[in-house]
Amino acid sequence: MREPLSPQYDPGAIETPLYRLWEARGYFQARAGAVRAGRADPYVIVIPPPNVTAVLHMGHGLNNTIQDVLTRWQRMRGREALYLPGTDHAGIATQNVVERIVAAEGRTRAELGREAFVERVWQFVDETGPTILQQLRAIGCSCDWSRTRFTLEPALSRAVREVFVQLYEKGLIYRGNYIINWCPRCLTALSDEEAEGEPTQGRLYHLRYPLADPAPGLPTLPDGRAYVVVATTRPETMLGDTAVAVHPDDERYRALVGRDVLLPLAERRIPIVADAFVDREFGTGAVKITPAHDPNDFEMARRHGIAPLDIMTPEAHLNDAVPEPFRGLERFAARKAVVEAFRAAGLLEKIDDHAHTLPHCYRCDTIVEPRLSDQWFVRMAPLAAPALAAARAGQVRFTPERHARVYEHWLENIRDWCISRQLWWGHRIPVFYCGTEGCGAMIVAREDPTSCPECGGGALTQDPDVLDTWFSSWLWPFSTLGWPDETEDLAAFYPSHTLVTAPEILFFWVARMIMAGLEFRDRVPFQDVYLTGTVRDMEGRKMSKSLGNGIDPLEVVKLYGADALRYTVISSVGLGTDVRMDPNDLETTFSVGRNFSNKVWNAGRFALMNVAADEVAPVAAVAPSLELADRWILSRLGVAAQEIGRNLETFRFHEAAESAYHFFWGELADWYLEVIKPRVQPGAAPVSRAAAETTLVATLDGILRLLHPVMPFITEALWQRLPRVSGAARSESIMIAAWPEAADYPRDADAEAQFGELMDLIGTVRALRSEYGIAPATPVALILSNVSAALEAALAREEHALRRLARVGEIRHGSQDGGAGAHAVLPSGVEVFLPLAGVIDLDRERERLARELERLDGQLRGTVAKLANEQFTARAPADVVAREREKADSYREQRDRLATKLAGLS
RNA sequence: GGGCGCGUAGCUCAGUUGGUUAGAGCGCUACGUUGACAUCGUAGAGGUCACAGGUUCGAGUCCUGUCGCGCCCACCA
Repeated sequence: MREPLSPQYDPGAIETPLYRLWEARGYFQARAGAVRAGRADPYVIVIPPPNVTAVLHMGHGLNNTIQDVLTRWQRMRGREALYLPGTDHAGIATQNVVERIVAAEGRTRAELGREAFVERVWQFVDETGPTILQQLRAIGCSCDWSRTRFTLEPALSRAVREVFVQLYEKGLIYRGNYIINWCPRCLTALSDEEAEGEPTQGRLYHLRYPLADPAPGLPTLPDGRAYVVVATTRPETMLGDTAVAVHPDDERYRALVGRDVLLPLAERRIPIVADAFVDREFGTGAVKITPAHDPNDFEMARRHGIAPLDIMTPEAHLNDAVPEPFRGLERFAARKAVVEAFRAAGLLEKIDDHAHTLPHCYRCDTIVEPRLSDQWFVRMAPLAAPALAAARAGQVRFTPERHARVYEHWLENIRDWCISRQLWWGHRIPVFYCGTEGCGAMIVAREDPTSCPECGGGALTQDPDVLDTWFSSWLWPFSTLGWPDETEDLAAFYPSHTLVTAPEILFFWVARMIMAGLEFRDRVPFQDVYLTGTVRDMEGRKMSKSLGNGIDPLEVVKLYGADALRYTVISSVGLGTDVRMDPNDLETTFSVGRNFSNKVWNAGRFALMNVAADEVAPVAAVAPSLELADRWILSRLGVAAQEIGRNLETFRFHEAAESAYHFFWGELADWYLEVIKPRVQPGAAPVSRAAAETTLVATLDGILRLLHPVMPFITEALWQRLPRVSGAARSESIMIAAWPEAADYPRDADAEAQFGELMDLIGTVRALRSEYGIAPATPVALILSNVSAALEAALAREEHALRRLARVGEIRHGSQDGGAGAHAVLPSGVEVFLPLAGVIDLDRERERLARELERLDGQLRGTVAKLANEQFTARAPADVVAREREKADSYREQRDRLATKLAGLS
């Protein structure tokens, strides 16, 4: 006798042991050897590496569940599946976290010094690093933990260095003095992608710049000096102005080009230049040029040979290049001070409100300050071209497709990538500078040089900067497999197949991985990119730590189990649409998954309680004795297999989940289990019972396997306990059992038609019973006419189902007997009649119906009268009249239905 | 300023190339302790598919416009 299962599914009791079992048996491990030997097709998903500091949130829950569903599915299909896990060192993010910890200890990064600080970060990472990977286990992810990688581990650092050197040697990496996005809080450069635009309500300040010499035709100040007005959103930068620009064709200013302005406060002479970049329509048509603090100004100044003047410290305070009273002021304080000074001098024309978009640091949300500095860049155009071509040639497919256009647009307008960061946590830039007097050599090398190859000197200093985090992430699909060595893993598992990630990192990561894959491996790193939606709360806000509107997946696992979480998530993910979940009502949000888990559990429990034997015959062996219901459910299982497979193939997770759900609950549990109950009771006919048991076991076996990718734990728990099928080999785990194909369960059109007709009939009788208030315990007689061939066949075989499930007693064929009763017609035309004399109190029912009819009639008459009243129709608002008409129609309909019903009872 | 997406039941959403009577879960109503499951069962109510036009034998689905919501990109200071 098998151990009894609890009537309620208790996920906590089974999940951890099962996961341990899978892991211990090595099911998660992909075998490169098998692929290399041609014995298996690989299927590879590399995880989008979460930040080492990350704690699992619903976004991960969604993405990683999808990844695991795909992995488990392909594994069952016989592919050598590799789900490669790992984490990202997340340069700025991690450094910021540790800086905060250090600050809480009352110290600063600077006080600690570089070496000690980096040591501190490592300590932190070692302590907390594995957290999120541990959490992925809790939601059932079947990652190959033996291949876990970290972007800052030595092997991956080697890949990063190799790539840097190769690109440098190809001339695709260069160092230059340009305006970059600078975060004055993190004190580092950012790439364009790391500077996130946020709509901001700002001001547009109109400032008067007096001309250095008299100029006719311009407005003048009280002291007689002529002036031009420039408009700016950042008045504090005026102290760094080195010119004023106007459009060459602007009549208003044509005479001024070549003259000088006397820059207020700084009291410097700066030229007025003509540049076609200037927009005549904006502001006054005259623009101040601050080359060191604005990328456009920088370009313009360069065109005119004007040197930049840097007026800010890295912290965005004004430096010593500005006049005394402004020195040391923080940028926004400086803004106030400058505006006040202009006002005091009568040089402030006006201040307008001005809505614009300001770039913010994606890690700390500080307003980015454009800054002129020496940085390292990757020349992107040569890398973008192949990446664009690959997508256009269909080597990479995007789902949903629309993302392909966004990807292409970005690549078409690619800009160089600033990769140096003034941080301590990350891959150190492998560039060394010779300090020998008069040498100045720059050495870029795979190995740290000990002496200068130019002059032989040994005074080498390494570039203090580190590389952008994404400079290691973009190599992830091959750096994790051992590249630059030609390892067996690399040969077996590159390229991967499906990338599942959030659309937010399309540029940061996805596009760059495609570039790197093509550049260093000559092949795109994956065929399919599936971009998920965003998990939002009920107000449509993205779930985030700062808003406190997140859902902790582990809490859901604890409450309802990993399978409930996974099923809920999978069933709510429409193709590329956002997922909405209520953080304040986990019960409702996850009820679908929880209830379904329980249903699956109990159907399994039913089977285990009722199948007497430990072993059943295979379907083929009992084929002749299969009954209608048996043939029907096996045929329907084939349909489910087909739908689930097809939907997984096209990333239609919601539909796949729903197909499985509908089959399991709506067909297997609601109908098949109910119909076979008498056949598996003690005393049932042995042949019939054997057929039912075989079918039940076969059906459960099939649907459990179909459900396994989505609900790995519960399916394994039940599948392990399923009676054996004699003569059939069974794998030791459902994880590695074969995926059911539709062809395994041939369609049986007759069985479907016949059983379908029976379901219709049962449903109709139930509806009539309910409508006439027949007590559930009271049997009714049934008179059928115009019976279809299908129904006749069904009744010949499964009449007992009709009797039991619709509580039908006597069944007669022929026309109704003329007595009182309820009447209905099936879609197939079969006429159903239930004699009600003696079943319900006819007099009372007739009275009830008559009263109801009268009431309706009264309401209808009232409404009709109202509508006949011209005063009403002419004066009442149109929508009120319309509603009244609708009411009348509805009353009429109800009345007619009641009248028919009443006539049937007479 | 460009580009994209969304608007279907009270709520959250499906609806794949246009095709019977527009579906699901939750919620709601009535009835039900039938030995798998009350995290359940049976039945039911609830929809002008945002709005206005158009194409078509036929439109939730295709086209145009309007309104509302959201996202992405962009160097108008």
